Amino acid sequence: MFKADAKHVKSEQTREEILDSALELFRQHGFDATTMRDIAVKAGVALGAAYYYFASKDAIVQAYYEKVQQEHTARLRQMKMDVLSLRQRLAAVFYSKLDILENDRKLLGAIFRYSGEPAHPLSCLGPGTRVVREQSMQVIADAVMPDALPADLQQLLTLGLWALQMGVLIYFIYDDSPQQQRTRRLVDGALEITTFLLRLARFPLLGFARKKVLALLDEAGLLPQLNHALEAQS
Amino acid sequence: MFKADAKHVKSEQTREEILDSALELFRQHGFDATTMRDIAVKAGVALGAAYYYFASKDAIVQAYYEKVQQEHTARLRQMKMDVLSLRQRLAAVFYSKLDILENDRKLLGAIFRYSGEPAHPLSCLGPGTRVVREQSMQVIADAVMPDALPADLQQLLTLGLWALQMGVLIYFIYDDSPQQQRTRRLVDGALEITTFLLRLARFPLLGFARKKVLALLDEAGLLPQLNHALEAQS
DNA sequence: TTAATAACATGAACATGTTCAATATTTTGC
DNA sequence: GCAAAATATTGAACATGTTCATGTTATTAA
Repeated sequence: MFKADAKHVKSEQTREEILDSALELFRQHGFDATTMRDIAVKAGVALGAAYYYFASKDAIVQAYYEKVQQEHTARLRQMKMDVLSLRQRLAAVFYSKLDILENDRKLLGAIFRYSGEPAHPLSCLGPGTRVVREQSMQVIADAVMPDALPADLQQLLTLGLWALQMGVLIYFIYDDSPQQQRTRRLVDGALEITTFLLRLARFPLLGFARKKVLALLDEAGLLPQLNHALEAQS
Repeated sequence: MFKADAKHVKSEQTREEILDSALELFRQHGFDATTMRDIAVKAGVALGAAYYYFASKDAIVQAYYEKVQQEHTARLRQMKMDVLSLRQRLAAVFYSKLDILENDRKLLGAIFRYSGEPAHPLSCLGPGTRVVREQSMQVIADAVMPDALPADLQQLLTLGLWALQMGVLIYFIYDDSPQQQRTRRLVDGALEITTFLLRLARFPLLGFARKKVLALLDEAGLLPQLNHALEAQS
């Protein structure tokens, strides 16, 4: 058993070594300028070893993003959300994500590279990335939940905020303002409007719109595992 | 002068030959399975010639998309929009785009490949694709305009619909329902909701939200050339 | 017409992501 | 402890997008 663990640890160490070397080189010289051979040399392994642990060069960035998502989940778990308002909780979600990604905006581009190719294992909307996608939705769902909104609103809000987060990340990548302050301001403004509209959502006419939107998204198959998330409450 | 024209025509013919050959091969075997060598052979030119006319393999798809946008603009220009309602006009915009792209959904993926790389000349959100992007916005602006909505709503609606169109295209790529009926239904539903919300937009509370949203987008620098488009009216 | 310039075209060479057959190492079952 | 199986590692070979020095053809200026 010790040996099995040691083995796993060893293997994991090699993987980490490759991943860390790759990220350092990516940050230093950029993704394109870094070759797989550079990565292998820096990690002290053969070229083939890199491909034993990662299916492709892009897959390394995907692995990075999975670590980012872990970190995001972890950071929010250790925050005391119960004393915060919905808006504050959501701000925490968005801000912490930006904090984590702050120095790796260029790396992020690779995440979106296959968004238009359903069959690609790294498509950020495809089945190959389902786990990390659900995880990032869960973070949002957890921030929404304490307010005990009507179920439909909760679903809508979670999905909408997830989409907003995607958009914010794109904006973030393109944001060349110092410290990406514009992105932060965009988040602030978007959340203010979101919570404002949420207050309006009680009105009957908007309630009608809500139902319409939900029905549409449902028909389009765009709210799958959210039920799952909501069931997790009970 | 004749000679100059003939020259241009000849050059243009070679370019077309390469483009057409490429598209035929892409459709037949897929983008990845088609090599630049295949394309050159089929077009009857040397490998280098393909690169004389197109900066990269992806640039061929971009050229295709520019033709698509031309076609989209042309189709809508020759429709009699004046007898249609806003919703019908928008449906025409969305449907005709889907019609044009119907058999090339797989090709479309390449368009989004660099959406997360601001510096890439083919980034669908970057400066390198500004012309075609503005053209596609103009198509929408033209469909919105006849209703003579308040200026802020007009801007908001145009930008929102453009974003919707982007989303619809992504959904379209992933849609494996027969004839992509689901995408069509999504468009129908989205437009129904859009026009419904538009009717609500007169209410003072939503008018407040409108202002907020517009201010936010403006601060984020997300409504640049729309003013341009609106000025073109006068 | 002719020389000079620009536009077009060539294909070998290159760079690099990826594959794979071969080898080494570790774990497992006995 | 040992053979078999599973796991890990190697680096040469490959495929293909891209570059570029060189050549060819067309245009321009005189």
